[in-house]
Amino acid sequence: MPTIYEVAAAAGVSPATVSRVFNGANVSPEKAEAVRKAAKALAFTPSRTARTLRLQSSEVIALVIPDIENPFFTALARGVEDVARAAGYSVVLCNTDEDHDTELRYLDVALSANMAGVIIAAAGGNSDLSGLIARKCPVVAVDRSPHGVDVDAVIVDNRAGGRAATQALVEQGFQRIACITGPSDVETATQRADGWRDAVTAARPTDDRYLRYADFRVEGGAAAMSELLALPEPPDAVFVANNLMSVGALRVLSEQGKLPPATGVAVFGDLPFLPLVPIPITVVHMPARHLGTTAAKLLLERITGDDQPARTIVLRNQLTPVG
Amino acid sequence: MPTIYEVAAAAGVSPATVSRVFNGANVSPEKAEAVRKAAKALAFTPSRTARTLRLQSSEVIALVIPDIENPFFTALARGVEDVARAAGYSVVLCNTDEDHDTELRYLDVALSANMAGVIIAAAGGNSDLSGLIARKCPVVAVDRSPHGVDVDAVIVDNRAGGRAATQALVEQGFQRIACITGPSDVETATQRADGWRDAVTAARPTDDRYLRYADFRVEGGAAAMSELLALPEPPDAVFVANNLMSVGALRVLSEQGKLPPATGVAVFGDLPFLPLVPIPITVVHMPARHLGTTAAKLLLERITGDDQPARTIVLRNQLTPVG
DNA sequence: ACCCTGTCAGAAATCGATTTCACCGTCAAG
DNA sequence: CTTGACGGTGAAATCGATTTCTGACAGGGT
Repeated sequence: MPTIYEVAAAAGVSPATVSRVFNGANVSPEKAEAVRKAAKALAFTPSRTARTLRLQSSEVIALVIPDIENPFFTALARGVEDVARAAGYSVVLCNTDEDHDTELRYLDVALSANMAGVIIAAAGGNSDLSGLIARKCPVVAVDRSPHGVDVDAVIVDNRAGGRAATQALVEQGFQRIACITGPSDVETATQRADGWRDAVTAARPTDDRYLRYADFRVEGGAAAMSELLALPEPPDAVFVANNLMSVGALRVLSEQGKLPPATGVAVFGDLPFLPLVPIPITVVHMPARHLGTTAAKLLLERITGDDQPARTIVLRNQLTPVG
Repeated sequence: MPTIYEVAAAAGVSPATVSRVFNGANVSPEKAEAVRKAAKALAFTPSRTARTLRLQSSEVIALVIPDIENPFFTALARGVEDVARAAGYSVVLCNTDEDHDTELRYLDVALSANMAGVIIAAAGGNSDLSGLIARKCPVVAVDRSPHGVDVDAVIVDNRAGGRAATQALVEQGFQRIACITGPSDVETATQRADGWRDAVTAARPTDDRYLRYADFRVEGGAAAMSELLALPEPPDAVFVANNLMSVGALRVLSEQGKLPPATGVAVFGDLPFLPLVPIPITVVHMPARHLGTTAAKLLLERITGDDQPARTIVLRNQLTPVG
């Protein structure tokens, strides 16, 4: 790798002048030309490492997500990337696998690599953002707003979404509506369950036998669905609180020959394959990409020095009724 | 951010000693203890930026993929990540969106950020890896092996897979078997089409009206399927060369009431939702995660100084017949 | 003729960690 | 008692780009 010194020598100027050429400072046209020629001849690329060390910050933002294989998070990542790239930033994706230690390690990396900022969909409920905050590293929470920390957040109205989805099942005439939600220490999970409870209690007293906490994953959804169907008085409908669990739940329903419309199903989150298969399911659409773009914009504002108090932005999610 | 100098001052030693404590060199127990205490008190984390500059290499590997929203590539990414993390490396995911300029930019970043190596699923056919190679940056190609460059590669036998899938359709008794493949400048696309041609010509002369080059994306698959169905003598079966295009193709078939078994469908790549919906499709399973782990292992070998001639590893992909 | 302003460019300090080099003891072998 | 080896330590050089400081020179106003 050629350095700025070699370019300077080749062009007959000082390293300072080379740096100025690349950063748009005042340099005479002849020297600028000489530098550019020398740089091209040597295939010179300035070292980002050295630049980052000197400037104490880089044009890289970290996106920390719990599951890279969940289409919701990849769509979100696309949103972040689109905005970030347009602003000249690179995005590095960090997959925590819902594990707090891994998450902490990545946050540490973000700090020690002088990254410009962090967008985080926290693993579990109580992520430790104190390190970032103590060092004034810009942070935006997305999808899940971490417990008790005062940072910008971009979320959806989980309770309203859960309520709307469940309400749709009520209106379709189902009597015993179950709920499969995520881990009880994840806010999005409990809030969606709260929405379910809202809609159900309006009709009849809530029965917590019909509420299952699973893990936001395919297998968890399948297991919960099996349990529910094994109840003495099994539910005739189910509200599933995320996309992956609904895949598991539908698989179990399919195995038992109880796919919709035999059973009512409402899902929080998108199922990309739904247009393919004519299963009547109520879907609460998640604006995944929009969550990403919004979070990225917020973060860029913080990076460029905005320091008003933390904001929380709540995006709407749209209900697509059975179809 | 506290530095090694502040820790040294707090512990009453020199910065060199602090460094030695963190890197396992010989230091007397008392001083080591003092350093550790000071470091903890200051919440010191060594700057990776400075470390990377000094060592001229970092424990980060770049994974460059064309489409982060394709489950195949995210599964591959998981594989890479698992191996890399176990070896103490972080993985940064770079999404090129099938765009050569974006790809080139990321490769440049990898170099100038002193990354340890690159795993690349090249966008299009002729990616420019010359910069990496000239600078001896370890590279492994995965899924797609770039045209004419001599680097390690981990691929599947695309032609054999395409042949097997098409053969299955032949055996199911279909007469006019079409093929929807990817861009003609992507090797995986042409090889899978070659496999299709192998199997079809064995039965009857190949008819290139039944061959469509699309874009490896959902909408491309849908458009190609529509065209095929509009032919005077439409095909009665189709081999689709990747997962996303098959979603588009199936959507069109569904709209026209021609879903399997009315039409024969064989797909190269996995469809996660298939267990859910009882559509009889022949699937050529892609060992996505395994591709990732294998590529990562190869790269790690190169990083640790292995410089035997470039190898190409061909993984098997398994056929799951209609079911 | 004098001063002031402004442009251009080089020397050198800086960012924070690693590592070579040099030095001091201490202990064992000769 | 000398010599050598070795463990422990600090001073200082190093990685490559940025930026401050400083000086040289040109042009405009009085």
